[in-house]
Amino acid sequence: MKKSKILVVDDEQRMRKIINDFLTKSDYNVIEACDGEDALDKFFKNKDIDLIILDIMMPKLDGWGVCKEIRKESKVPIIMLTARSDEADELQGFKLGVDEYISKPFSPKILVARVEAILRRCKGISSDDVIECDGIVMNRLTHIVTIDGKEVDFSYKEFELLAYFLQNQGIALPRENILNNVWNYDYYGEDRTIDTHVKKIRAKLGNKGKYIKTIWGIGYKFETLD
Amino acid sequence: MKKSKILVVDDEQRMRKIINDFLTKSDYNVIEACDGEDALDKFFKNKDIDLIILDIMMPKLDGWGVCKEIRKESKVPIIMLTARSDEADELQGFKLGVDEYISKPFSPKILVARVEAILRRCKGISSDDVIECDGIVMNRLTHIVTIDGKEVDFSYKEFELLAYFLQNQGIALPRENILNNVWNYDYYGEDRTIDTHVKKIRAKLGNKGKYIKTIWGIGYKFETLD
DNA sequence: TGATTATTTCACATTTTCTTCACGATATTC
DNA sequence: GAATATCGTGAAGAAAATGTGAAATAATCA
Repeated sequence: MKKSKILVVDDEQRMRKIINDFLTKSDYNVIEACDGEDALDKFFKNKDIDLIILDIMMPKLDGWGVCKEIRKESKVPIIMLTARSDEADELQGFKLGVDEYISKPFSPKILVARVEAILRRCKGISSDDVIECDGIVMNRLTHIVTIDGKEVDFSYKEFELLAYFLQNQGIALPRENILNNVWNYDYYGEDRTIDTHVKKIRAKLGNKGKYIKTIWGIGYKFETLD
Repeated sequence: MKKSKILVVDDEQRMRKIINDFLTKSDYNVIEACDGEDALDKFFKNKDIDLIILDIMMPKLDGWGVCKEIRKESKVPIIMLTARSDEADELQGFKLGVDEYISKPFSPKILVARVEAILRRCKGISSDDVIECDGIVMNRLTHIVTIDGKEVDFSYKEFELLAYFLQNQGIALPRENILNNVWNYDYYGEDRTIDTHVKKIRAKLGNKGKYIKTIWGIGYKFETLD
């Protein structure tokens, strides 16, 4: 699952570092900008930014200005940082499309929680989190697998292996390739262990088990066609 | 705490009444719409609707159409009602931003449970000071937890951990995720300490302790269903 | 400070999952 | 069609993860 990319804009270097640290620890990809112009520059150069955390008070171009510019071209969620709660002209903010306010000082826990909530809300259940194929639905968030609407238990390895198959449909996957991608890099066991897992997955898939095809001398391939 | 407003859209009057009754009984504010166009009309006239329950099969404009229109302007959570489980094209649904499916016939308890879960999830850590789920009531202000009306002592960590579970119902939470969100950022201890807390919380929850499910190889998940 | 409580760590029991192995079945090669 | 290599399968035990109770450490409060 791809990490979400977050642009953090604040003129105080210390504040940027604090936010960066917490978001990085929560497994986000962080880009920093030190003022409004820098922010616009970085935002439009990195077309895949998922969320912006924006300080209001900044030299050159303030948070409102940045927000207005970005909203001309993008619906990316924006969190505004305000020094005092009364600084936030919330009405103006919501008209500009601000998604959330957080007032300084804030607890890192709340910041990360809001970020997560917004990303989840915006993506719905992001397409990265749900893999679907012919009635097999795998949800990474809930870790639930349903087959034709019926919930089926999958162990951790089984889940990961099936997900790998579904993400590489139609591609013949050599055993070594599978080991490298589904198992830890420091795994040095037999590759026949894959076969055992395949057997279990096939059984759990029922009549869809035949989608996992054996490629003789190579490995396996997931394909719904015949 | 303000009542949440829910828009119920179904062309069958009988079905609307059933849902309305249960939600009203659970202290929600319900608005009904009898078809897709009516739904859009009511939604945009009542700007403060918190959740939509939407039947797929409807005359004029079906559930998908309503969903698509609403998503152009709003991120309000949407629950889809499907006549049969296979009617739900879940992938299409998730792309359109459907938050949940419930297939008819459904039990009222499940409907209400899903509604509660979604509303809570969407609000993330909102300003709400009271978290509630199936008789478990947590009050952030007073730091009091009651289970089926009976007060139970929770230590600080236990409180925070349980709150985190309740705010992320249905989501498989890896231990690392839990540590990052419930413990301080500078905590570098064992993740097994989570297990000890889970044990204590489960004990205090009594027969509701089973809601905290173990996801082998990953972590825990709070879920009232099953 | 000393006592009390909360949190973390540890050791061991328990449970679940993963891996290996042996043997039969099946495909490929010559 | 026989020889050979590869795969399917079920069982066993090895390994890993979790449950549990108690002890050690840390934090809090009178």
